[in-house]
Amino acid sequence: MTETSARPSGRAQATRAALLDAAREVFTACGFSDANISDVVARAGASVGSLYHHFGGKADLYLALYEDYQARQEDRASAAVRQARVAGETDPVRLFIAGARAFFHGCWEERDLARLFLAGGRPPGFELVARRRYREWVSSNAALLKPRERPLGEALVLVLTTVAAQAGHEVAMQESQEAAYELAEALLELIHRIGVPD
Amino acid sequence: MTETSARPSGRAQATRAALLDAAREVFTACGFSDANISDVVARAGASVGSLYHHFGGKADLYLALYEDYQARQEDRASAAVRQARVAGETDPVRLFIAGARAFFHGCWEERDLARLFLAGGRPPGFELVARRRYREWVSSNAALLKPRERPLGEALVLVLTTVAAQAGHEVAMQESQEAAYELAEALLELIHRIGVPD
DNA sequence: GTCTATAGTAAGATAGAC
DNA sequence: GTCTATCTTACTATAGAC
Repeated sequence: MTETSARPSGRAQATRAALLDAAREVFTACGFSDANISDVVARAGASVGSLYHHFGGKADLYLALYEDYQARQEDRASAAVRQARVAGETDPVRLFIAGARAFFHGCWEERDLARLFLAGGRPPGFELVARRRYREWVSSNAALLKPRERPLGEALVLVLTTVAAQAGHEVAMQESQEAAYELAEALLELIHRIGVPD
Repeated sequence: MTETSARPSGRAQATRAALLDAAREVFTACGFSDANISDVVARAGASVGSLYHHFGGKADLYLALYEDYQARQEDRASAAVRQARVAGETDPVRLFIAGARAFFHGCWEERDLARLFLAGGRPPGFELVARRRYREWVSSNAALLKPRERPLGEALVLVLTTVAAQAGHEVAMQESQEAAYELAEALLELIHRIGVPD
């Protein structure tokens, strides 16, 4: 079977992956604006032209890292929610908490990236992408929490999403795993209290 | 009385103020990175050299706007808390809510600036300053809310501060005053629920 | 304190051979 | 798909007269 443009060769895929890996190392070490493309291609064992073949440029590379990270986080969360459902959980807030716990776990595991996206010196247009992602997250939480069925439901969804997001930031910034998990559990308990109706 | 370097002349102060006003207009219109210094000095009726005499540069001008805005917000909030105390309020959470309401009011009144600081293309080093400011806010809320006196108090302070901050962002992004105030009041009610012990 | 004119800066992006 | 070599672009920031 000959290679087609729709199915990139193994070599091309390897180059692309090497560039992403190198970008992760360089960006998480220096941040976006202080990093330069030559370091990335050097570490990837590739060339500038190759980078521009696979990606739109420096900013696009950064956004690719962001999208991949978000996809992994969403996978973790939705898998945890599914698992909780299988285990018989039906309370929306407890399902939300199961997802949030998995999300926190990912924040700590991939804290290099989480910290990168929190740090300054982001590419132009990043805030827009991040804001869109946040809105999507609010929407999917609204689907889970069914705010119509209780007063202040919309505001509650906003608050729970915000608290979870900020809690993720805090977890990623902790210095030890113990501190991170302790904080995470305290915040999850508060989320539970907030979510439980009077 | 002759002018001294410690007491800048009226002219100098006027130049400085004109530069700040012009910076506010230009930055809120284009954002930090898309704005250029020549537009600022042109609108201020000043010169590049004058700008560099009064400020360290483009980023410093932006940070000056940020500090002034934060100072006004803090003034609004602490004045509201003081007023509530004078009116006989002693419950920490209700005092916090009084401050938060004044803060939301400022977010809407000065939404041009609030949106600027939320938008992308910020100067290098801004995230650090913003993060420090946020920590200070958490601290002062901790002093107000006395978390030692209840379980999960530290996490509660974190959550209330986060919710208030994010709520401020949401308020600033609303399109109408009615929508902004409606949202603000809903979030304040939730803050009250969160803060009230079981 | 204010201004004009100058220049330094590098790093991201591109063209085109292989 | 991959690479090398070149470029160019607009600003910011500075120097120095008034």
